[in-house]
Amino acid sequence: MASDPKATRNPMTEIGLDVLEDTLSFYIRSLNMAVSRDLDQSLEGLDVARGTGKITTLLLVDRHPGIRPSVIAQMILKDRSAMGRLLEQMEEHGLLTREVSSDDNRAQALYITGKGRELADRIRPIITRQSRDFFSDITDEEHAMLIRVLGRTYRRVVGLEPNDEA
Amino acid sequence: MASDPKATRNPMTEIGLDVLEDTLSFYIRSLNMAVSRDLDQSLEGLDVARGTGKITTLLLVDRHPGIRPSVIAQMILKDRSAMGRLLEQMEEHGLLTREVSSDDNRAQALYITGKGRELADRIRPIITRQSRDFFSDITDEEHAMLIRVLGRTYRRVVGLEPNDEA
DNA sequence: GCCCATTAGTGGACTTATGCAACTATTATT
DNA sequence: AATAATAGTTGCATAAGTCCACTAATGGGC
Repeated sequence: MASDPKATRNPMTEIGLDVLEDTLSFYIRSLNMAVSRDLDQSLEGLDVARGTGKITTLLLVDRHPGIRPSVIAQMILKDRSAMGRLLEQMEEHGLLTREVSSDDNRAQALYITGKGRELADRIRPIITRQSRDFFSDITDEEHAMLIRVLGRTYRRVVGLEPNDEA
Repeated sequence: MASDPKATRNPMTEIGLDVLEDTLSFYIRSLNMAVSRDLDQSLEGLDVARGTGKITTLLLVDRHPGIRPSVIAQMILKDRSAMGRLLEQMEEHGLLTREVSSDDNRAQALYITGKGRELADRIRPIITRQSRDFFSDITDEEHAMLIRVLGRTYRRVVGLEPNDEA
């Protein structure tokens, strides 16, 4: 490494990250920025770009007609006010409608529109493709492992405990 | 699962995530929000909390005296303007100083202050601890694997190619 | 039926982050 | 000497996230 001429080319090659080098949160946070930017580019102009939550919301509403905002909010880790603003925006774009839930007059029931469904169908392949491309240096085995482990953590964090809990 | 009484308790238990369930970027983005919030709490009041980059910057400057802003910017995935604002903030807080580089009068050389070093020493254990606690349901083997795979991707993204590249 | 705690959603204000583009100063190229 | 490239700064516009208070509706206990 010391004899590699390329090592002196990029100053970063030699730069240690201190304790961050072994800190998972660091990589999650850093890769988040990178992957989110890349995703925004892949979705450019599709009024589901920018920010977190629109994609998940669209797909959840498509797949679960009548789903309630608070349920989505929990899954995308937003508070109710942020969720409300998101829905307001998406409703303005004509992607979904908000009706009063028949079960509970406080709650809303969300339904996708034709335009929303079209968009959902359109972005599904883009999303999966983008993730695979971005993490292209990861093998299939590693990928499966990451999904399994991170998915487990996600479910725990979001309150969908796979383990014991009252 | 269908017979589990708990399944009906939390409405989310039954909710599928569509294609996101197998999409790595989704988990990275979601966990980022969760782990960042948790980290902010762990660092509350330590004027290195909130936002990305301050921690990395502090540790890099501590470990690499005279390092240049543009190098850090590349590693924390910020553009120069964002980096400048970050440094301005940290300088105001008395964590580091900015001097003109002796090599290149355009560039700056960053040095940590006594206060900065104290803070660095103080947060190092907090950061590693927080990450481990947050991902407490991950085994040591899984953790090593994640660090290895995500670290590789991080290095590629950041321009520190571990593979062939001109 | 009546109180009280809880939950769902809304709205406002505040702080931050992000992105882009223009600008100066310095260095490298040729 | 002229031109291009790089380092950093500044301003601005857009958007996100955070907090807190507020209304409306539900549910439980009495």
